[in-house]
Order: sequence, then C-alpha cells, then structure tokens
Amino acid sequence: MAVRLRDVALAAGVSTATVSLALSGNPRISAETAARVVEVADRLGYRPHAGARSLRTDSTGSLGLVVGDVANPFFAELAGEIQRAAARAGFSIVLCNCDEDAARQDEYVRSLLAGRQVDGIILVPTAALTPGLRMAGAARERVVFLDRPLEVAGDGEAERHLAGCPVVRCSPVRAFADTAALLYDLGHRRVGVIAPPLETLIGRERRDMLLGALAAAGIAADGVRVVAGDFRQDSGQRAIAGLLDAGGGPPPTAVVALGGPMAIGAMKGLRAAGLRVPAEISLVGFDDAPWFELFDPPLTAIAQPVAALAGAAVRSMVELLSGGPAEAAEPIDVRPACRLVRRGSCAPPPVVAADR
Amino acid sequence: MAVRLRDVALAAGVSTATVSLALSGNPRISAETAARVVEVADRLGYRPHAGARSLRTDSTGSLGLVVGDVANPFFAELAGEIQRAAARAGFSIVLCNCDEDAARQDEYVRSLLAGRQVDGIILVPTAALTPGLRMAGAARERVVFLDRPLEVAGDGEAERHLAGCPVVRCSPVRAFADTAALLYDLGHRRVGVIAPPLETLIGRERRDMLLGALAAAGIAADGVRVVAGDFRQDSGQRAIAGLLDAGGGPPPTAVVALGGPMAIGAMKGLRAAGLRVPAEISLVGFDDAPWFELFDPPLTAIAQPVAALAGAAVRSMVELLSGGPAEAAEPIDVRPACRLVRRGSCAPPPVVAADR
DNA sequence: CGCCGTTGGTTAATCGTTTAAATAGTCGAT
DNA sequence: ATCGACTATTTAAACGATTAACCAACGGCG
Repeated sequence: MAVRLRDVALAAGVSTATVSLALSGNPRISAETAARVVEVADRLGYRPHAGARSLRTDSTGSLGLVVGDVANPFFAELAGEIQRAAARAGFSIVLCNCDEDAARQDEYVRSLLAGRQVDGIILVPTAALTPGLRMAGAARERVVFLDRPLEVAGDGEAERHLAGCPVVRCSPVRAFADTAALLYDLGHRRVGVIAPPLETLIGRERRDMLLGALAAAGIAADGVRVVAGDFRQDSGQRAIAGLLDAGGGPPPTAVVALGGPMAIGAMKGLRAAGLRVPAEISLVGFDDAPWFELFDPPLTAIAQPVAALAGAAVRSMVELLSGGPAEAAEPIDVRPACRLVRRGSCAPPPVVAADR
Repeated sequence: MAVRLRDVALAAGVSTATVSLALSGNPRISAETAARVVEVADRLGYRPHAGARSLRTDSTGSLGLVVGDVANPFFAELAGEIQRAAARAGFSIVLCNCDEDAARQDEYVRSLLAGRQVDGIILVPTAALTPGLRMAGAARERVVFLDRPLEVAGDGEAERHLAGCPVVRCSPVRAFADTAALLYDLGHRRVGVIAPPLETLIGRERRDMLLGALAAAGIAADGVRVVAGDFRQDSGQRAIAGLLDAGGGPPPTAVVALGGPMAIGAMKGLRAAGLRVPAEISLVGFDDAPWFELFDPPLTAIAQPVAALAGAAVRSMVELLSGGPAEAAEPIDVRPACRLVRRGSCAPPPVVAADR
C-alpha cells in the first residue's frame, strides 16, 4: 500500500542508497540518474516514512508549541502565524494547550522532548521556573521562550543554562508610555492595573514597566492600585471587583488589563458593576484583536506584532537547532514593538470623581 | 544523553524485550519483574523514542487537524477542544492552517498521511471534493470530516469510498427555525443571506436549510437575497455591499451570515455603510463567541456545541483507527444541536422600510 | 603497461522498538 | 526418572531511511 524507498529503487532500477542520495540532492549522483529517480519517486507518490527517518536522523521536522489555551485570541493568532512560519521552514507544529497550568506545561515539554516527538519547543511559559523547565534548561534542551520571559531565580547551574534558552518578545515600553500619556492627558490620576500573576517575572515586569510609565507621565504611585489575575477571562472579571471595592480611597477612574482575555473579563466586570465605559471609567487592554473595534465601546488596546513575533520565534528555533549559540544571552526584542491602538474605551474621568 | 530501552534493561538486569513487555502491561511478565522495571524506567526518566516506535508499529499517536485558519475564533475553540479530547485519548495534534485554500489543504492531507506523520486526519474541509481528498477516500485513508460535510459528486468508485469517511457535525435546523421565527415575529419580510461558497455542499446545504426555515416561518422566497462569501471576514464585509445595492427591490431589513468570521465582516460592513444595527437592520451570525455579548450591539448568533463536536470527532477517529466500519454511511449528527443565542442585534425593521 | 584519481554507484550497518519464536526453569503426573 | 504443560524470560528479526565505507569502471600519465 505505502510506497517505500525500496519500491522507488526497484522501479528506477537503482539501489535504495541511490534513491536516498538523489532525493536529497547529493552531487555524487549523476544528473540523469537523479532526474530519473525524482521522476519515478513522484510518479509513485513516494513520501519518506517520517518515523523511519526520525529514527535514523534523530530529528523529526516538527516543533512543539505549548501555550495556555488556543481559544485565547492572542494565542490563536500566534499559533496561526507560527504554523505558517514553521511550514515555510519545513516544520510542522504539534499543538499543546496547558490551560495555563504549570504541571501540565511541564508534562508537555518533558514528554515531547524526551520522546523525541519534536525537535524543539516554542513555549509561552505560563508560570515561574518549574522543575520541568529547570531540567530542560539544564539539559540544554531545544526550547525557545516566547512572549513571556522566564524568571531565573538563584544562580545554580540549572538556572544559568536555562537562561541560555533564547527568549523572543517585543517591548511594551513605548506603548506603555503612550498609554500613560493618554490617560494622564485625559485627566486620570487614579488607575487600576490588572496584572498577570505576580509570582511570574512577566507579571512583575509588566506591572513595573507600566508603573514606571505612569509615574513618568505624572500619575502618582499612590494613585495606582494593582491586582493580579491569571491571564484567564474570569480572573479579569473578578479583578474588577477587587479594584472597585477595595477599602481605602476612591476607586480608579481608569483600568488597564495587562493580558489578553483579562481585558475582556474586565469589560464584562465593569458592565456587571453597572459602570459605563468610557463615561464613568476608562479601559485599556493588552493584546489586540481586530474585532475589538466592534465592542461597545471599541476597546483601546496594546497590540503586539504577532506575525513578527512568530517569525522571530521560529527563526530563533531554526538557528538553535542548527547549532546556534546555546548560551544565547539576551532576550531578543522583536521589532516592531508593541503599539497602542486607540479606540473608544478611554475618555476623561467623570467630573465628580476627578480630583482637581 | 537520551535514555533508551536498552539502558533500562541494563539497569534492571533484564532483556529489552522484558522491559518493552513490562511497560506495556503484558501479563506474561511476572508482577515483581514488572514492578521493578517500571520503577527503574521512571527513575531513569525513560520515554520511548517516538520515531522508533512509529517505525515498528506504523502508528504515531498523533492526529492531523486541518482547518481554514486557527485565528478564526470558531476554529480556535475547536482546536483547543480537539487537542484536549485527543490528549485524553492519548493522541497529540499536529495543526495545519490551509487558509481556506483547497490546494494547500490537499497538500497537507497527502503529506501527513503518506509520510505517516499522523495516524489520521480530522478535517474541516474548505472546498468541494478535490483530487487529494478523492484519493484519500479511494485509499480508505484515515480521515474524519468535521463540521462541513463534503460533496460526493458522481458515483464512481472513488466517490463511494470517500463517502465512507465519517462525517461529524451538528444540525442547525432547529436553530434555523428559531432564527426564522424570530425574524418573522419581529416583522422582517426581506432578509439577506451571506452563505458559504455555493460550490461546496455545505454552502448549498446551509443556504437551503435556512431558506426552508424562512419559508416555513412565512417569509416569502422572493423576499430573500443570497450572496456567497468564502468564510473569511473580508468576504462578509464585501457581501454586505452586494446585499445592499444589488439592483431591483428594496434592500433587506435583516441579514444572516452563515459562517463565523463573515458575521464579523458583515457587522463592519454594515457600520461602514452607515447603517445602525439593529435599529435600521438586524443581524444574525453563525458560530458564537463569548465576547459577542460585548459587541455593539451584542451579536445574536447560532452557536455550535463545540466541545461536543470535538469529542465526537476524536471518538469517531479513534473508532476508525481501531478498525471501525470503513463504510460508515450516515453523517454522525452530534447532540446537542446548534442553538440560537439571542442578544441585541435583532429588532423590528424600521417602520419606513417595513412593508405592511 | 601499471598505477592513481575521479566519477557514480552499491553494500551493509545502524537508529530504538516491538513481537513472534525459541528457550530455560518449575512442577505434577506417570 | 521422564515427559509434558506451564510460566517467565530471552533471542533475534523485522520496520524504512540514511550514510560511511567500499568498489567498479574509466582516463590520463609516466
């Protein structure tokens, strides 16, 4: 049923070695023979048995992609772009949803890598340094971190190596500065921040960057209130409650949600709380989607250059696989950077609530 | 570096055969030996080399998932659910975006299957019967069609077999009836339909089912106007133009878009045309998303039971792989069926435009 | 003529598992 | 003691591709 190398060899009247070499374009095979072999091969519809090849060469031509959940629109777009970029580079993608769960994430990277199911893994890490990742780093495994940098705690052997895994992301500092300026100019002085989990580096990093930007723009630190979510939509919704009725001073007049689905949750939360956006409270999201413009109100959000990110990730992976620098030191900051796309969800704070 | 079966055998003081048998739970191995082997195996962190296993058993433990584009929210959700269901069944998923392009789709099914990269393919077919699919069907390949049934033109050998591939979907008739009733009751008598490509069976099927429902509800056939899209967002937007200024009678007072992203496009198109939804024109989409409720207005749409669909698809695949009926005749209609989720995008037609 | 280099190809070993077939050991019955 | 009939384990043969090592044929050259 299946046509094997041997069948092609038989049909072309040469040895299997010749077929293999010819198909891989080895110059030791004469042009005529090569041509004949190729012709026969695709007349028979020959495709090399992936397993056999993988056994022999210890490489599979596929990459693992481990994300929180493809249903998250940011990941969906990312997955699409990565698959396309990978296909162009001759790789296929095996998709894994870890549901933002560290244990599941670990299990996926371990089993994909250890079982030689893939040549490498592109990982959008969900959590801080877990045992599995630590091991992967220590073993100099083929992992590229995407979008979220990973914490390197301590300075043991394992950590040093883990740090060596390439990290691909893009800088939000400019977009944060724009956001801060926008909010300040509109008159906001109290802003709520829905951050990613603060146990993770990315959580603290985004928070700190945003806080820095707000401060630089002139919004006093004691005007900002931070609550952490877990990247999921629900956590965004819950966070709104926390932001709104936490004891102490008056509630924020603007909220920025620092992770895709959390912004959607926030919008639902705000609506549930009976607050009108942007008349009574402004909202900025992170990770854009084309249909945000159809929201009520159209959601202002910080967009990541997804295609560029995806391209850089697979490029980085390919390089890593072809013996690139295992000790790649600095995160690769992809250009173009994140950018703020202004839509309708930001407006001046209500007069009664605005101080000064 | 990598720990092989032999390493485990050595460490446990038995032969490789014993290890293999023990790990697969073969009762011919004594309980004590088995226990020892298992213990050693996971102390060493042994994972079988996927390629080697695949070579020997001619099965890979992975399934191909070929869709139009994961960035399409319906596919994104589907992909997530399928990956989870597959994981539960012990399969991993290799993801392929064919960008709603028939040639690319063909290429993916051919290369995945012929190269034994996957055991089977779950396919949301993008087009009518293509040569590649015809061959796949003829060769009794491991393919399950999902969501969109496939046209079986002619009655040659190839077609008969292709028809044998299982088809998993869910019936929209109830939801269509509800839609028709809703529109009728609101007073609509002229409705525009944005259909999938009419060269495809799914396109004609959805159109005909909807038209039937509209007629049954009392909306005369000459009141409905159909224009086809290609499932992509842009085509929905363009379709609106076609629906609106096509010569002849007055424009529709309601539009139903029969495919995910096309509804979003339609909404953009309507807005671009300066029409207010639902005051001036009503809109119903197909394929729901949780954030449709945040749209302006909240988009009424027909939801497919995605998780059920995904579950049925992998179940069907597993059954097929374990020697199920290759001649599986009828499409498997998944329960629960599609259902109409009413939100704010439908209202009575404007009085001036409403006839009678 | 004999030797060498080159060109174009083949032989055979190998990758890590699985599994049919062979083998050793044990026990009971004769 | 001998012969099955088990049981637990091992031996060895695949699976299909890649590739190092080998070889034949042919010219050119001293």
